[in-house]
Parts: sequence; structure tokens; C-alpha cells
Amino acid sequence: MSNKLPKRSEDFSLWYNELVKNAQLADNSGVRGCMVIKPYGFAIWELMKEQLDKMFKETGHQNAYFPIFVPKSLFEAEEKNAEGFAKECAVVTHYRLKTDPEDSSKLIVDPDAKLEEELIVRPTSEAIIWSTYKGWVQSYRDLPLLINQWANVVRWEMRTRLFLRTTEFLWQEGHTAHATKQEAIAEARQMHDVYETFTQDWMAMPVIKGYKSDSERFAGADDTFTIEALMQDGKALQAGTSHFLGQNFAKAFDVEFQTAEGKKEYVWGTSWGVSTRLIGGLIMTHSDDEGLVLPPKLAPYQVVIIPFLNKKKAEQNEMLIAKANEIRDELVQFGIRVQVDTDITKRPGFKFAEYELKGYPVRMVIGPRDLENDQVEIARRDTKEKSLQNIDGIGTHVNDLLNEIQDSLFNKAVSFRDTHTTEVTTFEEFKDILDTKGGFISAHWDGTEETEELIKDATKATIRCIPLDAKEVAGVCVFSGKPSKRRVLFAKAY
RNA sequence: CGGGGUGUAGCGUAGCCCGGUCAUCGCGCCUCGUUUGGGACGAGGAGGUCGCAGGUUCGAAUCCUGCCACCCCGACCA
Repeated sequence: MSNKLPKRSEDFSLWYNELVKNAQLADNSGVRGCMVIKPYGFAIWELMKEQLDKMFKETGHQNAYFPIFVPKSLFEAEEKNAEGFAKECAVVTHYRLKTDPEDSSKLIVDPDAKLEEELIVRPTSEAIIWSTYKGWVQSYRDLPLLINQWANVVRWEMRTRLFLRTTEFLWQEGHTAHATKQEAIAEARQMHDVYETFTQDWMAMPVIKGYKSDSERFAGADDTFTIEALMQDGKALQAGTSHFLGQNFAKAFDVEFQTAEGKKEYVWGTSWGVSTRLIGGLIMTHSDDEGLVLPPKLAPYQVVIIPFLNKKKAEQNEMLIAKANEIRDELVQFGIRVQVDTDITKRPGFKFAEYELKGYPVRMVIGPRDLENDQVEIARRDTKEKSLQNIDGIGTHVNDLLNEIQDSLFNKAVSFRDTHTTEVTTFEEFKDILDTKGGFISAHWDGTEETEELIKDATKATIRCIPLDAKEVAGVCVFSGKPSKRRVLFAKAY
């Protein structure tokens, strides 16, 4: 664990990989593109889940669970959806192994155990869920159906990256059905807002809310709302999406209901999801050359207390540990998550580096000197500032400090995002900004897929979103020179 | 899936061209001692199917073939 991280500014990609591994968040599993999430990384995910789940329930949703396998025919039902995912599906074709007749130490797939119909390992669950909803909905009284599922999904992506794009990943997917179009759109927007609140208030990661262009829209959706975040290397990350599905899945799976007036109508749908990708976003938004920087709200431990122990001074050690525990108890009263490190085999400097690498927001050190003066040394991870604090009133102080760190991380990220968002008018400027400082580029676009494609070919930048708050201002497309009604956000993306 | 690269102890590596006391070094780990306010030092010690499977050879970490995994670039990324 004494590995030094590469510099963030020199090779962002390498820095990210090493950070994820050294901070004990996750590792490659050795199984194609799948990762092992280690306990410390998973603890962050659990904190995220806890809060998201709470927010889903506050907005009237319930959790349920659906099968991991989707029969191929079901998957085919919604054509666009099937087509959109077809290239990245894992498919179960057999159900049995047997001993290799030519080598008894080997197993082979039993050719006699071929499935009549292949099973698709869900890349997303619209198909299996809507086929189930058909049996759940008859009357307008059964609506709305507001359901969320915590699950794993599999997408056989060509290239994987820890947290950001793994073959298997964990997520939540909400799937709702409504009697009216307005209600469904309101739901999709509501969850879009929930995601914004979560990423900003909890992850301290600012996002731009917008909707996707035709080419970037979810396969099977009428509208895709997205939150787009900006990473420290100037690339954008799609952090969450909420889809208005229209009646596409209702029609594909024949989900009809009878209205109060006795008429038959198709229901209106939404789906929305965020995944373990958020952890990647969290890392790339705040961390630095010393390692992970966690916003207090999502730090498994918000404070570590390190008493300065000396193998030869048992009595002093006892006093230090007693004081450390006393402080811990006071902090716990404030709902703060605290760890006391009484490991005597590691030296202080080693521990400091270790907790910085793991992103603990606050480090508190107490030694004999401090004991005498009734104070502790407090260091905050984000700014590296150290200060001496009286033990009296320490709970209030640390509580305030954690709030300040949370706010400060968000403000710093907002300021980075703002200074890396550039309005351009010419394509020369567009390319120049992209090459020099990266980030979001706000530019006029003629609204055609052809132009979008040509810009992508020329620069690798894509339309991240059409911001919801985009002003209606006439202009000319940065590429084609044709008229444009508003600016959209371009960026290179993960 | 195309191009390039890598796989040797928990981690990082030398050796591979040119086959033969070459399994090297650092970190980590274990023991003992000295240390301890920013990643300690000394002495001793444990740990390896050289990614896997075939092949060539008297002999393979080294050469050949196949497979698997990982990294980089592209394509892909709903």
C-alpha cells in the first residue's frame, strides 16, 4: 500500500485506475470486463443506495424484483429497444455442463442441453417488466404503477473501465405506468429532478439538466432527460437518465387499461436509472494527487481519530485511547460516522497518507501534547488545512466543518464546471477549445442528425444535451451555418 | 471486433531477441530489536504450477500454435 499515485495532470486515465485500486474501492476481477467492488467501495455505494431509495419512496415508489433472464421473444417485442441493445447482449443458450468424455478433468457444455429459446441476460429490464405489467393493469384504478428495482445488468461493451463502463454493473431502474401522457412526463421530470438533487446535494457533483438529441436518445423512448456532469479532465459524464417512453412499451406488450368512461387505452410509461457509474463520477469530480476526496455525506467514515501511541508508554496510550473514544462518542451524538485508529504497528505518517488516499473528509490527531492542552489537531482532506481545536465543543465544531466541506466541494466543482463551459460561435473556436481546455462547449446547432454526426467525426465531441434552461435565441449553426433556435452543449464524453 | 502491447510471489519488475546453475530486484508480509507529531531503520525469515493448454527439443520463463485475462488506440457505448 505504499504505492504513490501517478499525477492527475499527467495521465488522468492512469491516475484514475490507480486511485480506484489503491484506495481499495474496486479491482479488475479477471472475468471479462467485470469488476470486484471491495468493501470500502461498496460502502460508498450503500450510502448512495440508502439515500436514493429514501428519495424514491418519498416520491411514492415501491421496490420490486424481476428476473435476470429475458426470453429472446420478449426482448424482440419493442423493436427499437431490441435493436439498440442487440449488439451488447450476453445470451444463455444452454442449461447444463457435463464431463468432457476426452478429458475427465474438464467440463464441456452439454450439446444436448440446448435451450429451445435463448435467454438474454438483461441489459435493462423494460421488456421483462412491461410483459409483467400487462397482467397487473386492467383499470385506471391500477394506475399509476410506481416501481423501482435494484439489480445488476449486463452489457457486453467492447471496452470497459472500472465503475464507468463495466460488463456487469449495479443500478436501480424505475419503471412506471400512467393513465395520461401528462402524468408520465411529469414523472420522468420528477425523477430527473430527484437525480439532480442527489448528485448535487449528496455527491457535491454539479450537473446540467437537459434532454437528449434524437441520436443519443434511449432506444424505445420518446424523450430522454439526462444529467450531465463534467470531470476534472474536461470530459463529460452522463450521470443519470430519465425516459419518457410514450406508449411504445404499452403497445409492444399490449398494456391497456379501461378508463372511468369505459374506454380502452394504452398506458404511458417512464423508466429512469442511475448506476455504480456514479461512483466513477464521484471520484473524477473531487479527487486529487493524494487520492480520493469524498464529500462527507457519502464518506463511509467522515472522521478518523488517530491517537499517537507509543509502545513503551502503556499508561499514556490508555489515556489517549480513552480520550479518543470519548471524542468519538460525542461525535456519534451528532450522527457523525467515526473511526478510531488504535493500530500501534503503523506509524502516524503512514496513517495520514493512508486516510488521505481513502478520502476521509476529516482527520483528527491526539497526542500527549494535545492531551495536556485539552485540544486536538484537525485536518480537512479537501484543502489540507490543519488547525488546533479545543476538545470542549468538538462535536459542534466537527459537525459544522463537515457541512462546510460538503458545500466547499460542491462550490469548487461548480466553479470548475463554469470555467470549463465555453460559448463559441465558429467551428475553429469549437475545435480550439476542445483541444486546449476541453469541457462543455455551448454552441448553436441546426438540429439535424447529419450535422451532429459530422461534428462527431471531426472532433469526437457529441451533443451531451439540450439544456432545459436553454434560452430561445436565434443564431447560426456552428458547423453548417444554418439557422438555430438555441445553443446546445457539446463535449467529449465518457 | 480491428491495430498495438502486456501477463514472472500480494503489488511493481529483471531475464525472453541469442533455449542450458536465471528464477532477479524493490515494496509489502512474518520474527526480533531500535524507533514513533507526515509514508522509519537494522538483522533474520516465509512466499513462485514464470497466465492456461498443447507442440518443438536431450533440455523451455525464453522458440511455435491455440486459448484466457489485462492495458492503450479505434470502432461501440442504448
